[in-house]
Amino acid sequence: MAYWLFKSEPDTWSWDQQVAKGAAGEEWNGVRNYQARNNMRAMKLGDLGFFYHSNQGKEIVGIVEVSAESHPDSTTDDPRWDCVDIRAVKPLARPVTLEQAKVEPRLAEMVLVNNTRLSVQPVAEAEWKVICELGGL
DNA sequence: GCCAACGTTGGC
DNA sequence: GCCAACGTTGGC
Repeated sequence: MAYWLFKSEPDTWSWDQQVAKGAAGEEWNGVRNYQARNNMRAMKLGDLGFFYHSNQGKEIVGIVEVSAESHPDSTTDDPRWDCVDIRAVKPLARPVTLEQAKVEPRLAEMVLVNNTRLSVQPVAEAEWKVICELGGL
């Protein structure tokens, strides 16, 4: 079991929209970055991830689950780009902000804090537990 | 709205 | 294969 973090601008694709897709989930498409794509290719069915709102909110708002492993991105014919499907699992009781993550010593190595531009990131198990704790789960 | 960080593209 | 130019992301 691995842990991940998916970043999205709420104006483009929000947590509420993700929740509305229900158990079927939705393609996490539109990623045009090799590192992010490689992370998605490494994902297994049932892996969990955080859903992060960039720009507006700048906070982790919920937990998602990989509902389909890597497959071609339906929004392009370019064979380079693959994506996974994810479905909403549950919201955090309290969203965890980027600011909180930055001041938490146990999250000092987190990709979210150190490489803000990567849109699909791996999350270490220890980091996962800290965020869940801060999020009131 | 600005700008820093980063990734990609394309000329040489 | 290097590197400058450019585009995009995302925090502030």
